[in-house]
Amino acid sequence: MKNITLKDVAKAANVSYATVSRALSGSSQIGSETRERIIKLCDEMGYTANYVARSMVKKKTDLIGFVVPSIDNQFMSELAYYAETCARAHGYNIMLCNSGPDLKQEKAVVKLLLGRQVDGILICPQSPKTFENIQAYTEQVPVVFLSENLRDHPQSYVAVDNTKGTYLGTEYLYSLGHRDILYFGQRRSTTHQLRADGYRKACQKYGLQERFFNSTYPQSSIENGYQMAIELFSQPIDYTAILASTDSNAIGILQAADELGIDIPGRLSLIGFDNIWSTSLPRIDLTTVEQPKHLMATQAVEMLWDKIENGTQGYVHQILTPTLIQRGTCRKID
Amino acid sequence: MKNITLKDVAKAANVSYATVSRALSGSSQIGSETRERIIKLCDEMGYTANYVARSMVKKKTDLIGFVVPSIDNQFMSELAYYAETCARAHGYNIMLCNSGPDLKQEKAVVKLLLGRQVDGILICPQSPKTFENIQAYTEQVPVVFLSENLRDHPQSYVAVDNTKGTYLGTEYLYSLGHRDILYFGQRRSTTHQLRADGYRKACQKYGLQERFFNSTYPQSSIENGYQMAIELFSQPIDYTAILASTDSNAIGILQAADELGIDIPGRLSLIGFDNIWSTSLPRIDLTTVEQPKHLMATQAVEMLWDKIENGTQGYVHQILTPTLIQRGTCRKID
DNA sequence: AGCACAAGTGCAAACGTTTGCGCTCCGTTG
DNA sequence: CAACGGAGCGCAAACGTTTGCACTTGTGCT
Repeated sequence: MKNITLKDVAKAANVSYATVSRALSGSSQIGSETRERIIKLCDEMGYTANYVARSMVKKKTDLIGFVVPSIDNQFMSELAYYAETCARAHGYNIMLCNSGPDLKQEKAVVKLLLGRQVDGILICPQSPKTFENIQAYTEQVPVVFLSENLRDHPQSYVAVDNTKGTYLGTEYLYSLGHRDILYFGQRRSTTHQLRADGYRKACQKYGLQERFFNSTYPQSSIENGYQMAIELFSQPIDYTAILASTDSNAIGILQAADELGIDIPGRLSLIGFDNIWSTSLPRIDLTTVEQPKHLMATQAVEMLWDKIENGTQGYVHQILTPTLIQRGTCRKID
Repeated sequence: MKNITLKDVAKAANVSYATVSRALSGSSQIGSETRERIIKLCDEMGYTANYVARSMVKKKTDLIGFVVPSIDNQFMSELAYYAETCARAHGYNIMLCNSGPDLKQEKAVVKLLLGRQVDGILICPQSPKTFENIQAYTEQVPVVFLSENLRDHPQSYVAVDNTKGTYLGTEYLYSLGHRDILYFGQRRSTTHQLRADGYRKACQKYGLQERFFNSTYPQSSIENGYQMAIELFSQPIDYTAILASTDSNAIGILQAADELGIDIPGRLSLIGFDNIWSTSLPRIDLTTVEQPKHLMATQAVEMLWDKIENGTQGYVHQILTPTLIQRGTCRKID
């Protein structure tokens, strides 16, 4: 039952345990026959190195903390999948923490991760305030932020080019013949401001009138989108397309439209943003702007990896290009 | 930059570092003024205990491994959310590992977790073979399996009562007046066998004719469900309802039916199983049987917790009760 | 006054590794 | 033959805690 340690193997092999350690770590100062003998023996005895002890002396845990508001969110669980896979390929393991809805807990889990001696932290901010919330810790360990553009903050992050995304969406609608496009979004967060910017830019470029409908809810969700859409549709519909700031909002709009008998895409075209998995479902089939989640996650861990392994100082803002995913909620107008 | 340790605090407080350790751990053998002085000092100096060192001497990491085929699966990410939250409430952290599609990797990550000295492992089996795949390790550390009924195996698990679930579904359809109900499922896995059993039982109880349509794909997915449904619908539809073995299958069926102009629920009623989040989406709105994911996850970590903390031997099979979620894909027949 | 006892604190070992340094061979060279 | 160098291995310190044990006080009792 007792775990076998280096010492046990060493005794069996009749060498010092330093030798065993070196043999396993591939040190060049060990004779090749000794090495093979030892490796074989380790195998037979079923020895597996104790990571805790190693971390102790190496002052490195090969652990990276992954902090998300909640892992059951589709967007984040996709990121988590790619991040974990990529991290493991680099020899790192992921410690998962849900930061929940409030800043207190977010701070608490980051502190906890520090106590765990993680080598780095990957974090999806729960709000624009996240940065200052955990700022005190970002000096103690490399941190990379995911999916939030903290433009003016001297911290590393990887995010999609939000402005470009909505620009693409608007442009696409324009190319289909739409001239009256409504932007449906949140007001508060940085991300949403950037997205609104893209819409604005495209409007200017193509000479369209800017039309905003802002949700009063701080967070976007299907439910919130639905509520706001009901309100929106109580007024005359004098536009032919809606550009929603998120897929959740878009799906909420879809629901409201169905309920009120407003045909999408017959009467109204609709575009979302994020390309969460649900958008590809039959019946939903939402045209949207894709955040390259695979790339985001892998770039983020590579970035973190670089900081950890090479002690790279400074920060980098990695902005990735979004792409338009054409599905069934947009229609050509003539 | 250098981390402050117990020693630093001890020096500042002018006591031995054993005293500091005891003061923080709440040992009763420390004078109350000394304790308060030390705690205050720790706060000021920003000391956080090094978990790695602690784990080393305590031979306990307060870490539990969470192994899933892939975390971006909706069902598993929900489980992960609840499990992490519950575990953290008990003072444990979660190490996340994707086991991918093949048994080799599953085995590899479990071994890796052992090297990390986790106190226990929570695992969603990727196939019925998982049990024997990692059997060698289940003696070295407490393991609890999630969502797979390994009936005859002497291992702890928590799962939903699959048989009861499909029974409920069939019964519900019967109560709506359906007399010709088709079961649409996979053949291979234990889970699916149990689900088929529930359907069979209900048919016997209510005197219905058993009608099976088995997918040739080993895994259920929307795509597979769709393919099989297309095949199914190429033959005459002489039934009024379909009981699908999973939500994924059901959504695939939905897609195929839409494409072929078969009205659901007008022409055909449809029930899924699992109640993954997507089923609640507008337009999908799938009637289904719910697996109590919150309960499953918390029960599983409590079970693991008990094994770890109290060294409880033996195994327990925890079977939870499913409930029917009535939504829009079923219709009353007269 | 002497003693026992309890409360509070310090000493040092232990946890399982990694790694700098030093030692022992053995073969090669001058 | 002496000196030298390198290959291969062992010794022991170090990482930052926890904890059993011993030690020092102060207090109350006989």
